[in-house]
Amino acid sequence: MILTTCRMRHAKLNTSTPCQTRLGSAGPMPLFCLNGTRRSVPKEDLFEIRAQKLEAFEGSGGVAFPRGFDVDAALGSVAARFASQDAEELSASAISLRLAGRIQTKREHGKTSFSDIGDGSASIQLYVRKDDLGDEVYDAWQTLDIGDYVGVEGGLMRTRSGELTLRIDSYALLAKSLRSLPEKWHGLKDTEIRYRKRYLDLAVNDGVREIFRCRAKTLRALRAHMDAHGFIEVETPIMQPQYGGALARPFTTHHNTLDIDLYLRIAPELYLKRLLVGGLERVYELNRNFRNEGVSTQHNPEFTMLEFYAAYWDYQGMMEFVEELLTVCVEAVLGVSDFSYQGNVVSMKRPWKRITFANALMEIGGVPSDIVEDEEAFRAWLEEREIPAVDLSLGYMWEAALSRFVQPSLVAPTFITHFPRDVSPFAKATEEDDGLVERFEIYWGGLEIGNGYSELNDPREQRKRMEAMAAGRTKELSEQRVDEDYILALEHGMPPAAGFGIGIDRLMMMLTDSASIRDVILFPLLRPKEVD
RNA sequence: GGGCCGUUAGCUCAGUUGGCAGAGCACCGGCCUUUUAAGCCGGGUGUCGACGGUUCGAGCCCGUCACGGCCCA
Repeated sequence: MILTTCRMRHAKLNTSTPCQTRLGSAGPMPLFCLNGTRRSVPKEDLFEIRAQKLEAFEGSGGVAFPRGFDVDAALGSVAARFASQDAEELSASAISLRLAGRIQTKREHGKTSFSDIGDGSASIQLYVRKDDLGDEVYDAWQTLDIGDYVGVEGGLMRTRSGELTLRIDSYALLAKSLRSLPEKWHGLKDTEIRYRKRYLDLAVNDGVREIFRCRAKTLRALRAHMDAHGFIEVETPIMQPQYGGALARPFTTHHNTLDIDLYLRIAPELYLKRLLVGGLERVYELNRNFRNEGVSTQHNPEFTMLEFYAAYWDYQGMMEFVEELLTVCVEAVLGVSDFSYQGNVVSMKRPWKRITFANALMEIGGVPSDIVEDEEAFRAWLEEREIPAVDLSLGYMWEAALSRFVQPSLVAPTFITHFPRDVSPFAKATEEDDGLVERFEIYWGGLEIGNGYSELNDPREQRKRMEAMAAGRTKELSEQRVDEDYILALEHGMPPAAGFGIGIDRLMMMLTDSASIRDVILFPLLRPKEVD
């Protein structure tokens, strides 16, 4: 049912009050000569013209920013509801509607005028006639600008060309726009303005709103699947006295009353696993993390992850679950199981490829089998290819080789398994090889999007790993201390468990075929600039 | 951090060999009662990212800086 019967009218419809005046009757600004030079003064400022209209409107008793307007339906539902009715049917049923939206276009045509208003769900054409509104109200309508919000009431019709149109009997200004919107035809292309003034990008570029609707839909699909499998959603601290759970540099902040420094979390991992100790056996958090590192098309200093833990699972069980989770999610969001990312088709068809890290290096990356486990030979091999490896242990060299020689070709969803222990401080070692851990990463379309493992729950081994990190050679590692509180928690006993984290921003890049992470983050971090 | 590219009207973009700053949309005035990138007539609204240099003369050439983009680290 579209029409409502009970209405609270907030904005008064403009049916007869002559409260808007036409501007500019003085004609072009005068020209004068100064030192023989022809100069025009003053500038006809677009903002100033609209500000004057606003002032005139309010000066004659108009309310430019009323409190609300009762609409019968969103424009999208009107379009859908009446899509199949032709001109005769609409005329016969004489449907009157109250609608609202932002003026997108104006096409004046003598004593009539056509406009399109849009509300985010769709747009609809308005037909305004001087003989319907009367001279004064019609003239007032003509002073409205593209970008203004209006509420209108009128009868549905179809024009000669068959377009669904509301022929209005009355209207109300709902909000004045003092600044002009970017051009309708080319839209807003300047990437800097698109990111800095996202509201303009959203307002004028079709498809941008769709990206963020897709993002919301994805989060709903992920939550639904987690909830349906016995996971509970939790929220753990973003401000942490000790950061950890990943290898990254943190942002720092300060609490005044307690007079302590705090870190913005780089990962929620160690708090989520404390919850396992406490008996919350399946937990997930949609978490914002902060890493004080560079920005690029694939990195924003704050980014979103879905991270979750399940007691009694190991990494194999987790791989099964994640494969199902993401397959279901993609189908729920896109409606299909194949999609295109930057020219490559990514198919979710199960089962996904699984390959060990070492085999990936040898079979895909072209690393000779006799040097894969030989630290010095591997270092020489990397440096021959101009990859600096002086300070790297074998595990980090593996990672460097993977990202350079293997990752770009991992288009179809692929699990890389069996990671080196020294790059995996929280993962449990494999039974067969103490130097490898039960860990996997997922690659889609050449991007790493997820990481999971069997959780290390032996507090003695965890302490050794943390001590090794604190003694690490890289800056990121050596700034981290042993998290005594976390070790203490483990000493009370943490069930065997598997955990997984997926980068939501990267997932959204995939699902929306976006080349840059900034295209899927509403307000990506940019260096501040003076407001112009 | 390095390399390359960009920054000209509100938006999208031209701008030749260094010689008066341009177009479309938007905007302003006039005409037009079913248009739809409506149309017709008239109007250019600008700190050419910033600062310095070369030159009789710089949007254009040189230098520095700012912001952004792409690639690399």
